[in-house]
Amino acid sequence: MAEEIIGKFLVYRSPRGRLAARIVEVEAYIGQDDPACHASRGMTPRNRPMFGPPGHSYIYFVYGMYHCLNFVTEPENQPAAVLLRAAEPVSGMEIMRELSPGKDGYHLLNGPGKFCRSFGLTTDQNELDLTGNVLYIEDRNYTVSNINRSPRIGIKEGTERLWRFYDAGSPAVSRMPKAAVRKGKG
DNA sequence: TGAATGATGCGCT
DNA sequence: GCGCATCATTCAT
Repeated sequence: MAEEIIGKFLVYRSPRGRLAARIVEVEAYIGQDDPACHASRGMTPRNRPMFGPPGHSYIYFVYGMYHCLNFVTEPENQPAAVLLRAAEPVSGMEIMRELSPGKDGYHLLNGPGKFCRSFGLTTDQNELDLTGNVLYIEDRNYTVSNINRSPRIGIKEGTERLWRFYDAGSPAVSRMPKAAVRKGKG
């Protein structure tokens, strides 16, 4: 599911105007047996959206100043989500620049916290229907030629699972992998 | 080019 | 009271 989201477009009809971006980096989190998943130790008020119906947003607040956007992917009571880590701006860049002063181009959306800041997403947009008409995913038949995978970023446990997926050809990827990629990167 | 660190506030034990 | 699915800055190399 996470891999299929690479290359899709995310549209947000925000109060400020219409925003769109092409998704280039995501991570998968699956509650059962995944120590890195917020839901790994049961349901709490914060992670409750992960236990809800699929196709909805799960947004959480972290590090005292950032928000992160997830897509709930599995049936109810089967907590799992895909974290959106980075995207390339497609439309509404003026609005993104207003929300992230000093940033431009792919620097607006190249990180999970930065993405939410530039899109103006907070917990107010939690549990939205991603097949609706406010915050939704579009398939524009965009072909990604090379999808790479790596360990997930910013976690301590579960790093042995290569559940981070990214468009290897995009400059907006938040962090290029460690040693392996240095070699292949030209 | 990479490692260390401070900012900052909420969720959870 | 501690840790956190981050980021920008600073310092070392």
